Amino acid sequence: MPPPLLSSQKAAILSSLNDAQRRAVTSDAPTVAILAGPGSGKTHTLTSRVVWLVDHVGIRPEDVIVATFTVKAAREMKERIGKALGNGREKKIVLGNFHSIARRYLAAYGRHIGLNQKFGIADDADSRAIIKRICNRKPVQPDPAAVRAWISKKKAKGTEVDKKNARKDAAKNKGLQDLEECYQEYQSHLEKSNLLDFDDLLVKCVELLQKFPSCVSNIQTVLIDEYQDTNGIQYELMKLFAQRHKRITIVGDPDQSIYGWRSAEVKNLWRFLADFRATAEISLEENYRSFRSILDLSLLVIQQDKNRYKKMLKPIHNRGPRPVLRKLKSASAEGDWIVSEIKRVMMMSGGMLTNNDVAVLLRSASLSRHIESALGKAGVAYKMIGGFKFYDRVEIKVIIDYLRVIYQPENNDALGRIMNVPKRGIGEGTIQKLHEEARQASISVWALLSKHSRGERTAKTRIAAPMEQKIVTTLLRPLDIIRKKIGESAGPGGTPFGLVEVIEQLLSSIEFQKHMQLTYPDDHEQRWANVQELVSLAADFVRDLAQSGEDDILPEIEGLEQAKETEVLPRFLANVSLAADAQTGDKDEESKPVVTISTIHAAKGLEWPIVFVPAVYNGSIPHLRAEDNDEERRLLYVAMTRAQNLLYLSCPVFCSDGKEDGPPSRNQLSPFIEPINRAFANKGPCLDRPVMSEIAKVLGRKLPSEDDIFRELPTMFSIEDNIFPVDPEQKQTDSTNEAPRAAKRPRLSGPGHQTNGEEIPWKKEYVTTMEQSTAFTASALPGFVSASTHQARIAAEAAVNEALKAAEKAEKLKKMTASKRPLDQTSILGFVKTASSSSSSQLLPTSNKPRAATTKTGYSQFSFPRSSTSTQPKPALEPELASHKLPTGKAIINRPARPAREEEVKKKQYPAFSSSPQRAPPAEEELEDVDEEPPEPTRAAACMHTTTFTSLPHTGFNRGVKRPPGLRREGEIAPLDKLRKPFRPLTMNKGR
DNA sequence: CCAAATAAACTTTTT
DNA sequence: GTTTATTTGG
Repeated sequence: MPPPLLSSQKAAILSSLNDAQRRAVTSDAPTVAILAGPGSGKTHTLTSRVVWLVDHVGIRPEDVIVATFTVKAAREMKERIGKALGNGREKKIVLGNFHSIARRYLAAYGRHIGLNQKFGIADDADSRAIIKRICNRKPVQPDPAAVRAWISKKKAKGTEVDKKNARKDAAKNKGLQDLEECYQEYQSHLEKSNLLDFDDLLVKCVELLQKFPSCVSNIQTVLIDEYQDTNGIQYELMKLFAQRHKRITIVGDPDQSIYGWRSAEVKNLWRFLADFRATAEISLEENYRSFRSILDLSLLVIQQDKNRYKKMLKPIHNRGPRPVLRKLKSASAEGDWIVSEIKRVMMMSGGMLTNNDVAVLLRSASLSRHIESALGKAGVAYKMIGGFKFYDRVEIKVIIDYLRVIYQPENNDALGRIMNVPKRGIGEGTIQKLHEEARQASISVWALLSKHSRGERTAKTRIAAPMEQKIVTTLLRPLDIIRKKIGESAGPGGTPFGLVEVIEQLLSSIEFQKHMQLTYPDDHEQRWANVQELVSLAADFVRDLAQSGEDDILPEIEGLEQAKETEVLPRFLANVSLAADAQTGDKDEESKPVVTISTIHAAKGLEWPIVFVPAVYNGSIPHLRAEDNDEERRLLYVAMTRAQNLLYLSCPVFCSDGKEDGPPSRNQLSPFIEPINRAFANKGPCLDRPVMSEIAKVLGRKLPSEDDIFRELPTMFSIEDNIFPVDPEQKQTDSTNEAPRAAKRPRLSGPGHQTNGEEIPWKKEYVTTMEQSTAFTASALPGFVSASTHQARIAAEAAVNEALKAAEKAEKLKKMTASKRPLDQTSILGFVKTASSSSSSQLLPTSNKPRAATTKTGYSQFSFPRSSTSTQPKPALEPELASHKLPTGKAIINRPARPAREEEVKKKQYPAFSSSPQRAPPAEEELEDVDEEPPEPTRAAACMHTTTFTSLPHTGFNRGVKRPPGLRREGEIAPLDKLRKPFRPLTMNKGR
């Protein structure tokens, strides 16, 4: 009955895969663990495996569960599976992120475990508010945030709690008592309001599937994406999904585990391998994404973690330009520099690269301010992912809360928030009292008010007459009417009253537009436009629901009746809480190229040709409040490995905030970068023909002719990254002579005078004079400057290569075989055992100690301890850190069957650059830099003429950057533009 | 008891 | 800059 796969079809699937990927896709082991480094075609492999399982193995799509970690990943997965599978069969697959799948099962079968069918989802703000209230009630007021974290952790850990943990907890102080009490009260509050928080969705689903395995009796196979981010409860859920046939495929990369703070446990990988002994382990190590230089440096970062599972990254592409570590004076200068660099790249690519190809990745969303303002000032379109969400806007949250109250009158929290919005003369005190009274009477606030207004039960809380009047006419009655209409429309032959109508009637009955005007006189138009946008999002939602019909529905199971979700409103609300982000209109994406600003977390799994990672200073990454520095390092690793072609790290030297008079506080370069900072270029790379055509090759795009490119260059254009001083500290020369100018040196000593690899001092000197003139001078003497950078690069190259060679020697002895891992580290599980036995995976920077001696059996399976005992002063350049180079270089050469295209690349590359691959790097760089020179005199002249224009706002001095007017668009506003909105602070209320 | 105005503290990452 | 606690005036 499965359509026998035509051999041509089969071939088509397989031919797009490399050897390891093919093994992963076609494996018939019951459980498969795919260890997939960045850019290794993880998603492609997973989607191919789904297609394989459906089309070749013959599993019905509806018997497959694919769980991802984020909504975005789920969306993309669905799209790609859809393309590969065809016939819309992807809709039958149970596909989504864990929470939404869990919600689906609970909506269908939740009543079996006594769950109220009409449960709602308590989002972040909700649970925070609830816990806060509980804490305030307590005599000893515990910290709400801590309580919340504790509760969440407890739930996320899963039901398979280890007793030793319980014991430890019990042994601890009796603050635990309070925590437990808060937990209890919190749960009972949720229950009364008929809410489940995010963790509860998973917990309850586990409970459901434990008690009623038949719900998933149809499931043949389960696939999990981003496995390294699963937490305990998700692990259990995965096992329960697959409990019938125990066929599971997981894909993950321990190096990219960045959700430990959310109780994700890399441990789960080891747990998986221990639980399923027959697991086939497959490593995907070829990296198709990035230039080699990017991977080299990323590995130098991640390998600082001594306790990680060692894994290779085999670059497929050429070396490419060296990643940049740029120092800027301030955060706003950093933003301006990023803009200048984006523009330079765009221009030098002759339009081959657009804003869409650029991403700015941030440790925290709050860092976006300067970036946004710089982009806005320059009129560069951008969008922000992560951070502020559309649904987080006050005006939107109010509407959502109204909708929640409409759906669930017993949702006291939502009711409490909207009770006085728009103003009804009800103050904080009254609301609190009503809550309290309702709680004691064990009824909902809504019921309390309702009864009071009907005279059935007079509230003890004093409610003034005008107040009561308002409540009845503008709150109770309108919402009741809407509820009634919804109810009627649901019944047979009812008048259609859809979601959009609900919202529109709501808006008019509470006179929301008027409220906007009164409350936000400055920007009520903007906010009202946001509300309109919500309406259109709702319309889209309804349309999508009708279109994809079966979409959200679970397969029918014999002998088990599932509740059908017919109502639109609850699904919309669930979508709002779980998706946590408005679906971006696809039309918009294509029309206007926009730069992406994103948190690193939200950028996982994505890639861009050009990536900026600003603010790589201590305190930002690693973040001050981060408790796991290894995770912070992985975060940086994730950020760096998003880049395909050009990678820029940057760091403002001074904190931007401090007082004007006091000495500006200094930022310290991130400790992850500090030891290897010399491996970076100190300014943007030359973007000459060879570089650009290499990029074109990787991206599979066509590069415009050189003539075309230069014809388009504006006259005022600087082809180099020389608008900002390479060493901004030098500006500080006058009064505060903290640096006693020792670096000053005659400029003669510049080129060819590289002694100890320090940044070429002679260049600073004239750069300092005035930033405006910098561009002028530098471009007037193009050869000069380039020669110096050339020198610097060669010096840095040499340093790195020395380290690499040393590493090579050390490693050569150990492993002459072309094995992927160190010989002794045969399998992931092998690593697991040692890892857990050696140090209970308390990965701490204590790894400098000779741990090999202290640890016991099994340690020999590690490959690194030997080298780590040999202490070297510069840890970054320690041989073992660079060991990845070895296999990479060899692998490419040894590789027998590469696709024809790659073969060509190789042939072309080596003869052209160097005879010896090992020593190729400096030679390549040299070549590049020499080639970098040909700025014809005409161009230099052009630059000279125009420097006056270039010099406009680019000094690092513009403080207090005003909001860019460019983004304020009069007339119609595209949805995305609204989301953009950098100026108007989005006044989020994080729950009250 | 409510609303407006002023002073102080705060500021990861996401489902 | 922004949310929250406090004070003051209605």
